[in-house]
Amino acid sequence: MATGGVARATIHDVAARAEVSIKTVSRVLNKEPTVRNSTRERVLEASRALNYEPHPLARGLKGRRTHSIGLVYENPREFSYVQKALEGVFDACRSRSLSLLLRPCPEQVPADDVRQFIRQTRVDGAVLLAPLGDRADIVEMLVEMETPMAQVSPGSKAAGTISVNPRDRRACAQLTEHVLSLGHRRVGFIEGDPRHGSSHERLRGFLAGLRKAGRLPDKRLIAPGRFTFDSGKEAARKLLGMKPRPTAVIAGNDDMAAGAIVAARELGLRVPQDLSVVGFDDSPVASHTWPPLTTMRQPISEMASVAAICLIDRLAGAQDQPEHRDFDCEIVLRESLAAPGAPTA
Amino acid sequence: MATGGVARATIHDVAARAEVSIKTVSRVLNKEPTVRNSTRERVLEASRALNYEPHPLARGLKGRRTHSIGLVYENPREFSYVQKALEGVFDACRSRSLSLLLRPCPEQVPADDVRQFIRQTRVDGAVLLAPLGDRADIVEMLVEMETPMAQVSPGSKAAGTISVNPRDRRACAQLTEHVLSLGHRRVGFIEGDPRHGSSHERLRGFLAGLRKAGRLPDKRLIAPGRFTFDSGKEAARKLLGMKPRPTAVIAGNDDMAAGAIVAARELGLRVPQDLSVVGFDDSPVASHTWPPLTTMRQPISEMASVAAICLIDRLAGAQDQPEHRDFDCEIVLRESLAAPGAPTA
DNA sequence: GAGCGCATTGACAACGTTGTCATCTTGGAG
DNA sequence: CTCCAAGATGACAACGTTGTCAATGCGCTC
Repeated sequence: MATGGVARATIHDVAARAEVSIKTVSRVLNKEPTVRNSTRERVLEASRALNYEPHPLARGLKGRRTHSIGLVYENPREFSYVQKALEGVFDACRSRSLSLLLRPCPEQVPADDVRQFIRQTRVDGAVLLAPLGDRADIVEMLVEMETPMAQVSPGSKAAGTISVNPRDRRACAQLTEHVLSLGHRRVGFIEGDPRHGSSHERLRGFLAGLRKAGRLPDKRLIAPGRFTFDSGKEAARKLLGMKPRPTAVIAGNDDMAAGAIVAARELGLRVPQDLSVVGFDDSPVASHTWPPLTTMRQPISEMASVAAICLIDRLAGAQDQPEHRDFDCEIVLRESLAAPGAPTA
Repeated sequence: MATGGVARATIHDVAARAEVSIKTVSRVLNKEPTVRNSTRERVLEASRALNYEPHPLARGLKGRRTHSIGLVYENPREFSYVQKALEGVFDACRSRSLSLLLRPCPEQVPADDVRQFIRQTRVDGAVLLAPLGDRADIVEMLVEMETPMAQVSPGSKAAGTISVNPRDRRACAQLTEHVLSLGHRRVGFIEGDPRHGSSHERLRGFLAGLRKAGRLPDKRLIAPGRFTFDSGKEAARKLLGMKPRPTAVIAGNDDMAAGAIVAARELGLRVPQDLSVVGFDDSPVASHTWPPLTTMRQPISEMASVAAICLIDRLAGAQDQPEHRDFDCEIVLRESLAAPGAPTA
């Protein structure tokens, strides 16, 4: 095929065919308004005929914009949150015709690694997935480099920085109230990774839910976790070793809830008859466990997408957009939750 | 900080500081041999002092190489295979200092979308994850565009194209033999997505395993699937509806095996006492089910990494590397498999 | 001591765009 | 009919690097 990989059309070819200057072609393709309609048409037709694609490198070189943004996140080996967020950012980038460069990081990544990523790739902006938005050193470094950024689920909202958050506290309070309303009196809670702002918010929501139902929190019923399956399993083991045993456990996310189910099984407990288990996120794992998990749906990919779009629009010069946006969660009822001591299904 | 985002050092600054021409700086940084040692040292020191990073766009523009490769894959909404492969390709790119551009595709993506991706981003080469390496239209298109590629787990190995594969058939035969050796007489099989070469290989392995044990295959014990949890659940339901019921089910991957466990549970069957379930891949889900899955470990991220490295080395001019490489799998014994009618654990 | 070849270095163009600024049109007011 | 402002277009430099090719310096041979 003539238009194959060998000789590609450049802006000069298009200009020659349309009988205009290269600058006019550039104007048309960048949608600048000062072009006569008839000229625009001619250029567009020539461009189509030659199967022209602007060279992104040349464009970025002169234009001082790479037309790409970076996505920085901790490596998703363990939890599925990242995957959904990735989808959202991807969709955003595609809808705005930007490319996306990824930088998966190990836990405790040195801020300098992120700095190097930004410098090397020269991305126009960066999206930070939790918990990286809470890393003061990383955030300060980006501010210093004047790299615009958007944070997904940071613990605190800084002025001047775009952020999106689920209403973690409210959602977890609601979830807790629902569990209590079924008659559970001893409810355990498995905390998420303490480096995530969401972990603390969800714990506060749990406590608020207890309070609202007129119950006093019992510190021994709160076990630390790290958002991973294994940490959830371990925490659940600890909680289930107590006497009297809790009749329900609320986990800070679905992966830990799945771990809790397995821990219960290993002790010979039936879910939900002997123990109710509740998660958070509504990630795929929530519908793949047995029994499937009652959980709180968090619109992760939508949030991530909104964060990226805000960032991109700001890069394009948009002024009057909200900096912080909060998203509602929605309870999803499945079989892992029932009244305490309920009969076999 | 002086070296922040505002004014970055260019090759000219380095050249001035080292008192050489920009071309010499270029030579040093590209590790060309024809530079005196003392000069090289001076340049490197100046480069370090100025915190210099070559501008990748300028480099790609003139050098006609983008120093990036594309990774094309079907969207991972469902199975975890993609995630591991991604890790491998990432590691490869990082070790060779290339950037990686991703293109997630929907099922049945038109070859033209992939073409557009290549044209737009001008990646130097592309890695195709299964089942895209089996799409004749996509492969031909890449050949036509003279874009070097590497295929991960394609159904057939084309000359001139790099590919990596697990030894699916051998592995599945071994797995089948192991199941039979425990005394199972009726063993069901859930096929993977027919668009994946691996699906057919694994089925052939299953049949080979039966044959080797002197058993005749029963077509009714083979159910179609699509590598997803839901398809596995549905296929298992079908198999478990038969009389007499199979005492073991081998699924083409772990996600389907997880679905099979849930299907069994819904029918009130205990795993492994009433039904053994076996998966393939050893993905994270395999250790998160209850009971955890016996499965066949496939070195996905290693394979993907090797594929990417071969591609990158070929781009760099390497000649004498093997085109096709096969990888061994390893059986992982967990609690989902036991002898038929075994006593409660 | 002249000449030759190789190692080392530099000057300059080129890559394919966009930004700047100048020039040319066009239409309407006076 | 002239003039002017605004609209439309083009010429050219610039972005930061690498490729090409020429120039320089150095040691060695004869």
